[in-house]
Amino acid sequence: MTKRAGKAATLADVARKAGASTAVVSYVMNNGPRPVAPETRERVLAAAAELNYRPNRVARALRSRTTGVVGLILASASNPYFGALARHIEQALDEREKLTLIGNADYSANRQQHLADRFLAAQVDGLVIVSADGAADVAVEARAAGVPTVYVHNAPESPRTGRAFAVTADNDAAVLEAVSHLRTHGHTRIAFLAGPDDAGPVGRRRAAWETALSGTASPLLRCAYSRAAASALTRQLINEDAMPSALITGSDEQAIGVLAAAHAAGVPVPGRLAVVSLDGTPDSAYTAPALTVTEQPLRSMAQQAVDLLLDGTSPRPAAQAGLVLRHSCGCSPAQQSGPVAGARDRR
Amino acid sequence: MTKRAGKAATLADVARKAGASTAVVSYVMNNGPRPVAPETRERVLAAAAELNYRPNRVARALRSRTTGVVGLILASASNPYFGALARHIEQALDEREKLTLIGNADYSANRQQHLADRFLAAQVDGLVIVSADGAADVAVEARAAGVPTVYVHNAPESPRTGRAFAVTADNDAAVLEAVSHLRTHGHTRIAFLAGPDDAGPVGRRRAAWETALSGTASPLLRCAYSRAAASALTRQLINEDAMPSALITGSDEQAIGVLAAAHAAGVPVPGRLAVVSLDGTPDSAYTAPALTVTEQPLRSMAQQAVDLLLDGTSPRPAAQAGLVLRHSCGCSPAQQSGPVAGARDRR
DNA sequence: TCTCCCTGTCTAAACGATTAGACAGTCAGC
DNA sequence: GCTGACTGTCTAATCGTTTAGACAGGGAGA
Repeated sequence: MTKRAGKAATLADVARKAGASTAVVSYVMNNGPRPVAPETRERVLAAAAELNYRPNRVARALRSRTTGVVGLILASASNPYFGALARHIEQALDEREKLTLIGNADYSANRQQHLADRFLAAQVDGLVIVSADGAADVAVEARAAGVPTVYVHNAPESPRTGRAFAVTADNDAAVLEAVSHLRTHGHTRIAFLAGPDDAGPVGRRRAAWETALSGTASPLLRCAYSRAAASALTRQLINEDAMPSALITGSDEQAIGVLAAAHAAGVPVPGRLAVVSLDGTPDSAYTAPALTVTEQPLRSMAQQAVDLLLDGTSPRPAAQAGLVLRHSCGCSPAQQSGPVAGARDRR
Repeated sequence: MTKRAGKAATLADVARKAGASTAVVSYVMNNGPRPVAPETRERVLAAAAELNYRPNRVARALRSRTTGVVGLILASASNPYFGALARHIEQALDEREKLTLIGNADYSANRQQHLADRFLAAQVDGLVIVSADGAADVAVEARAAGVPTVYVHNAPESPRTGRAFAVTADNDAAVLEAVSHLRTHGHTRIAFLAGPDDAGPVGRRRAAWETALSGTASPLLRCAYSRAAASALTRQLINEDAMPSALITGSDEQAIGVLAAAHAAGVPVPGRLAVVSLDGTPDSAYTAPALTVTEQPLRSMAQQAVDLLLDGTSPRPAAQAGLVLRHSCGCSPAQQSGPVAGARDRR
């Protein structure tokens, strides 16, 4: 009855109260690896309940050399695309009874390295890395430490050896779909809004666009992956009267910034400017006008990454990015359903 | 040179190589608590570097009864308001050298309880709980285990005892500001879009609205905290011709849903419908039209929560929610700056 | 009756760090 | 020269689990 406040009950406390050894108590708590007589089991369970016993995962981790914790390093949690990916990864890990240690690298290779170090010191069972650019391969250390590592969204540049995988979407197919759809709307010159450099998946998207549009004098634009940067660029283009008539943005964040600036300047979308974005986050369904996007299969990518991390293999096929037609491309609102077309409540 | 792959170097390995005891190695690694001769320190450091020694935090945690890990339980990571809060909390913890274990309760009291249990088993040094409604007080267990707990955004209903704090924003002031601003635009009947019930901060906001608008026959609307729900409700109101002329939304998510549906139905905002939202997430600056909001001081709330958690007290004053004028309220685009007014790149 | 195997239990050795206690040597003050 | 205070180091206990090894008792099969 009297519960000593400062002290949590331990295995030994339970054993004492149940009149058994710590070994049997452990066998009961873990259902094994040795059998326990039903009557003893009852006594142990009763004692544990009475003492409000909660196994100390730290001690277990030390002994069994596995913590049940996975580290997740995000390029940036501010970007909803990465945020959504993180959510799905956390969920997939939770379903596998893993806890998620999260960290924000803020697009900095240094911070990414720093976080990886701290996570490895914390003895994580695995590392999931969502990086935006081809930063130095963090996984080499993880591999040296025998910690499996999976890259999501962006594969590291260095050749992988040992147990490090990457789950990426098919960027080429997404770009081709976007281009051919804009062509059905009559566009022949289609601009592309890329990131500040060509590292990472957006760089590959840009390359695919370049191939598809070669010889058409379609302009290449660049700005940081933020709404603010895209807005500023758009305002500038409008002022200089250099606005293209069709634009593919490398990320939703940029598309949303473009839309906001166009709206503020009274530039009609899609009338004067048709936009297709390549991420397809939930946000994209609620812009005005609603964005046409190629939706990245974030959930299935997350699922696959976790399978790869924990099993070394994934039973599920890689899902395809799919074109979701809304209004920013020029498709008529009438032929589409409401503003939530293509939006789902996730989780 | 030959690095044994499967095995990480331990304190004992370093001690052996340096010709010292594990105690001195520990003293060197932690700068204390006993002094070490400079020459010995050198030898130890050299050995550690050569073996690529990384202290095992799990072992340290077991012995020193502190893990350096804090658990963060989110009502929903899908909601950008909570997402932003989580980012700031993680950042504040990182600055204090703490790791963040994250979990998503998905608006379920059961899952919240489940996560708290798992985090406590993992021996977290503290718990930060961001819940949306007044669910049962999870902190009682944490307190029993001697783990400090802080609620952010929403205070638990049960009276707090022991070491459990809550950091909340001043909802009344925010609502009053929103109401009086809409009145300057000539509105007298101002609807309020609340959540499905009156639990949590949005419930308090609703109460403040009710007090301020009593006797004006301003309609109370309700829907779930999601864009989809708010969009559906808005479509319905438009179809039934029951749209109010001014609306305060309890959350940005709902406001964005309202805006999307209004845009799709051709209802002009703010012309036919003026909107003010009460969260003020970064998203709100990039809607069309840009949302006028009362901006919650998320960053300072996060900072304060972390101070409270780790120090039991916070030196910083509670920041106030501030009205950010954009266009959805009826303020003219001309008198405001671009679409990014009030938006900052965070972190 | 004598093995052999099973079941159920206990004892004790890990896991890798932290740190109190013991102790040897040095040096200052008397 | 003796005492006491430091300095620098080592030995070993400890944190709370897991689990291999030992062992007792009880059939089953010969």
